Amino acid sequence: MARIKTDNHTSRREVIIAKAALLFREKGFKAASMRDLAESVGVEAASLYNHIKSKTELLHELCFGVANRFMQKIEEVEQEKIPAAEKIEKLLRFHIHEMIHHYEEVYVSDREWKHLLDPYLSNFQNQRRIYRKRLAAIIEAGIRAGEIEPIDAPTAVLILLHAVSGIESWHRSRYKISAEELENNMITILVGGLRPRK
Amino acid sequence: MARIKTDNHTSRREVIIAKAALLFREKGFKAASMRDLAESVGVEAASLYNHIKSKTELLHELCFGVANRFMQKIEEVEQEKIPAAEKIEKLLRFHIHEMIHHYEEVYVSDREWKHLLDPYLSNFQNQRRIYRKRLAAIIEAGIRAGEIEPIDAPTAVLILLHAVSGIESWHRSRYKISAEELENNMITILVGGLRPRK
DNA sequence: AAATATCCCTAACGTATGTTAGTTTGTTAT
DNA sequence: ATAACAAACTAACATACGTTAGGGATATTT
Repeated sequence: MARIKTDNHTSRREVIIAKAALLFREKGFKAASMRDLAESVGVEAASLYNHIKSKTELLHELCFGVANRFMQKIEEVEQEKIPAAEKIEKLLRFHIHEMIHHYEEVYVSDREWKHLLDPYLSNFQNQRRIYRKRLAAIIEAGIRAGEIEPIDAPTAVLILLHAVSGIESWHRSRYKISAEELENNMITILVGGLRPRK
Repeated sequence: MARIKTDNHTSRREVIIAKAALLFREKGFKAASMRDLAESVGVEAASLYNHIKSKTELLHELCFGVANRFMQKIEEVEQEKIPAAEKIEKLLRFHIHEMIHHYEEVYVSDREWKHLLDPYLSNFQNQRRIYRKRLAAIIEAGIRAGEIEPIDAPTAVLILLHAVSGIESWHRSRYKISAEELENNMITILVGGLRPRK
């Protein structure tokens, strides 16, 4: 009888969630079936329900896991006593790191949250809106301090966040530059784009 | 009996495709059902098949329609005798325009192409790869000419393209700045980010 | 070794989906 | 008015999906 393999520090539930992230990323939430997931875990579909409540619960877990990490980070950075431009760079680097090293979950959280169901859906959307507002606030502080070119802050936020999610293409591409190079190139272009013109 | 309304210059087929774009954008290709589409067109699901061959065909039509427009534009711009940096700006403005004014189709083409079936899927992926290579080539020419900061060109491409698709958030948001402002802000940040540092 | 709890299996359910067949209604041309 | 064509309808199909029920196997605890 097939059993889900785990080392002693990850529960079977976590194994399932991790595999779900992979599957949801490559097929999309709707197109990925529980039978697909079961196969990739090495078990029958019905068996999954000993560890999880529903397919949607997997999506919750992924989306809010990621969202919480970002929320925690921005709270941490907001309280540091450094120039706003540095806060932005710090957060940008965090986004890049997350996108590189927790690719599957971050990607799924970014693209598939639409399929959350409604108490969770609005909750997630709210969190996102708030996060972006806080990012914009830092940028506006940077503009007032003359560290950042005077532009529309929400637009800047939208560019930054979406630019980072371009790392998806890097993952998919065959001829990769190193992760460090990637990070530095992104920082150069994005932070450079924010810097004030003389 | 319900009939699909058309002015005399758009076929019923085109009406269906346009509604499909809307639906695929807001629900995703897999989650949008033919019955949903039928309802939004004002007709029974089976009736759609008098005008189209399959659900996937709708996706083809949308994806390749968009891809062809971009291909045509890059060929046009490549042959102009202007500095590389200007070519990039021109293409960037085209991307922004398309994303603003043909939002639904461009968005769908960008996010849902995964669900194309295989002769078309690889075809589409190839076109995309080629397009990006050509964009990268222009950037590299700009770097050699000293008009652009020396950075990894493929990374720059990935940032530019994904940043533009951030316009999605602009569409979704309630407090919109004007389309012109949006465009100029994006150009400021992105073109500014490419400009060489002194 | 026995008892209990955990995990997995087979079977099946109800529902939703894309699509086809065949028929009827509406429009256009003779 | 009537024939011919286009476009809609109803009914139904096969399939795929998420999920539940109930029983058997494996591991864990006593």
